[in-house]
Amino acid sequence: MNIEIASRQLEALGNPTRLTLYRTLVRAGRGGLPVGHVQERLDMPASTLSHHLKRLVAAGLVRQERAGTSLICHAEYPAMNALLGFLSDECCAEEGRNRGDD
Amino acid sequence: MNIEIASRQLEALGNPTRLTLYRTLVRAGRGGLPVGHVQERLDMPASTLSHHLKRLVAAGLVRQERAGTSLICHAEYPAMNALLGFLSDECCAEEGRNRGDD
DNA sequence: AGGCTATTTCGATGTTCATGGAAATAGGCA
DNA sequence: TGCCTATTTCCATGAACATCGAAATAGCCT
Repeated sequence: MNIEIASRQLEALGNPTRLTLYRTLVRAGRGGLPVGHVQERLDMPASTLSHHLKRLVAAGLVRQERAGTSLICHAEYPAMNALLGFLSDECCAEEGRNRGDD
Repeated sequence: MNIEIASRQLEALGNPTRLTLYRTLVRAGRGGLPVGHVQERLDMPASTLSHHLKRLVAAGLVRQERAGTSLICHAEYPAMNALLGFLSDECCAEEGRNRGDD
C-alpha cells in the first residue's frame, strides 16, 4: 500500500453515488450482486452505473466475474482492509517529537 | 455518520497531496503542527497548502487552533475513527440473502 | 444465423478540481 | 502606529469529473 494507490481508492469512494454503490456491494457479502440487480436497487441509468463501477474496479475495490450474460460484482474485502490499515497506520508515530517537553 | 459526510471526507482524502498532508498530521499526533512547519516539510507553495488544508478542515478531518501568528493543525482522530467504522460497518449484512441456498 | 438480454463505449455538456503567483489580511511586537 | 511574519483570499488556467442518451458489443439460446 502506498499514497498513490490509497488516494486512488479514497477518491473512488469519495463520491456519494459510488460510495452508495460500494456499500451496497459490501453489504451484499461474498455472493456479490449482478450489475443489473444493483441498477434496479439504486435506480440509476446503466451507463452511469457502468462508469462508476469501472472506477471502483480500476481502484481495486471491486472485482467482477462473468456468469452467463450477467456480471457479478464483489467488494474486495482484502483491499478495503488494507486501506483501513493504511489510514490508521503510523498514527501518532511522531507523537511528542515536535514539542520535546515530555 | 452518513453517505454525504463520509463521501465528502473520502473525497478530501482522495488526492495524493492531501492524503500526504493528512498523514503528516496524523503522524504528528496530539501536539499538531503549525502550517508553516508543514509547508517546509512538504515543500509546497503556501497558497496550495492553504487550499488543501481548507478542504480537510471543511470535511471535519482537521482542526486548526491559533497560537500567536501561527496556526496549529491537528488531525481529528474521532472523525477518522468514525469514518473507518462507517466503511467496515454492515459488512456482509445481507450475506446470503441474495442466494437463498444456505 | 437471428434474436434476446445484459452491459459497455461513445460523445457531448456543464461542473468541479488542482495549482501557484500576487495581493490582502491577521496577529504580535517595538 | 508601523513593521514583520504567518497565512489566506483572489484570480486565472488547464485538467478531470459526473451525467446520461444512443449506439455498440458480449454472451446465451433456439
